[in-house]
Amino acid sequence: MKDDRLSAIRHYLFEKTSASIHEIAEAVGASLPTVRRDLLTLETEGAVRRTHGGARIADSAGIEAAFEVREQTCIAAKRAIGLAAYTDLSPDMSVFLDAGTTVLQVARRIRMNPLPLSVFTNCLAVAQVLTDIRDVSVTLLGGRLRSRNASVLGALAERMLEQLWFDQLFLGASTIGDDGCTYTMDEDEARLNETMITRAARQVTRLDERLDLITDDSLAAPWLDKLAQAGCQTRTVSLDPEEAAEQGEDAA
Amino acid sequence: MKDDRLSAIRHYLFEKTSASIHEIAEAVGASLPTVRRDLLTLETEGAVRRTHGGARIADSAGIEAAFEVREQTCIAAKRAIGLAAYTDLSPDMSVFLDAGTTVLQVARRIRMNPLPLSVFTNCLAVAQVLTDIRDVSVTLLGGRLRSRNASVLGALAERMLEQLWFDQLFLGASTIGDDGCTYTMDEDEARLNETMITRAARQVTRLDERLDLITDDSLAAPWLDKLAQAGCQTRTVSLDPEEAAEQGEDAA
DNA sequence: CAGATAACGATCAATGTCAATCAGAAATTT
DNA sequence: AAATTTCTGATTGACATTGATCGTTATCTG
Repeated sequence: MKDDRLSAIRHYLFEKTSASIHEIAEAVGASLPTVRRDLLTLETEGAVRRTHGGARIADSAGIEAAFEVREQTCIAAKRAIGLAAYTDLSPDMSVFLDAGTTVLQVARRIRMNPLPLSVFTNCLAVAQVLTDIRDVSVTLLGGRLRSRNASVLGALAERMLEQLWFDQLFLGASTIGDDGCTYTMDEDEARLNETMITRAARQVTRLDERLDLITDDSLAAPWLDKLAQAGCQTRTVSLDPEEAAEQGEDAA
Repeated sequence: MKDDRLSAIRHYLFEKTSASIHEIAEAVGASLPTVRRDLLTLETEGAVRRTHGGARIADSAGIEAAFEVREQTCIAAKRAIGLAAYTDLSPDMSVFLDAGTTVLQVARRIRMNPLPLSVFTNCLAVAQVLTDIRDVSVTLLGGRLRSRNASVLGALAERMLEQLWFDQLFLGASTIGDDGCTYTMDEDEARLNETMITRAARQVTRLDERLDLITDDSLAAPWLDKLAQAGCQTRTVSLDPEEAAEQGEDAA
């Protein structure tokens, strides 16, 4: 399928930064002319920059590709977490969805089986997923745009958050650190998350058993204290064996 | 019977993200033409996005789809207006971009030829276009999400706007009424625009000669007064003959 | 500077997919 | 119970996509 191939080429180029036509053709299992055509379409989309004998990833497309890659890592675990979180929802609740690929799965689940909700979020991707759903009103936090995870941050966001109140907060594991424990939380994000917790009547943070990198993250310890102090109960979702198997090294 | 199959296809696509027609047909136990018909209905509902050989889940059906149809009407005029507005920009300005397809062209122009800017907007599409551009900081207004034009509205947005200040305001013609003069402004949007004007040091509203529907719109008169009172100068951009010709009946 | 090599673009045959029509089956209505 | 409506499945022609080939152009090297 063409769409899958385009996506594969983009992800491959994101990994390698640049590659030759032959390399791409072998990677995606297509012929050379097809790869050329695909690179043409990707170039018109602005995703890649074509060179003689190969192609490079476009600078502007890097963030987007990185987001897609992060979204696909541990996808089964994230979906399972999303389902578990979804079951906690009741009609006419007001919930806050944090920015992150794991929480995004909760949003997708809501889109799949809608129920009347008041949703607050600081993530543009979450807002997009939840647009145009009956009985789901979405309120987006304002603030400085952070392209890395399509979220808003900053003093404006915190001030706006202080005017809100919600029944339940879904603080994604990505906030603490997922996708290979390379994620370091910045100051603004930490403060915003702190404010979130103060505004939530009940906090739920789900920790997958395989995301044990919390112990690796120096920022995790104070957060765990904060969450425990706020009365957070950590739960574990179990993955089906084949789902866990097909993830393999993603745990990293 | 049919509803069950539609639901099954939706769930299957939700799990797999994308799948081929054959795959879906086998999964739900139906023939290929039936699957095609089902995908057609699901596409009109906005649940899936059909591709050649298969279909994908519609992640952000609302924003892009709602915009794309309107974005193509009077595209040449909007581009010309966007270029004219772009020339008014100077480095290190702080500007506000309103929600609308015309203003979106200004954002696209900025992305093509970036310059250091502080951009404020209440439009998710504008924010997306301007993400990850060097020296362009984007601040998004918060508030209740309005799916029609991917913007935020409401008291929260107004309150946030009152904390901001910008040199120049691009209040799109779409705010007053474009795309066939069927657009009626709602109360929240009117109040938000009013607040915008009070926060702008200089307001620029561009009116295309062909968008004469202002005289048809009862809401236009008070707005014109307001704009004139604020010192707005209305200008006209001239379209190249062929560009005007290729638009034809779009004027409506 | 010139030859050689590789890549690019275009064209063509082949495969697969899409859309529309038609016949049959199932469900609902009368 | 009969008839109408709706839905399903198959077929056909049109279209898109893919892969191979060829002529041209660009790049590399001696």
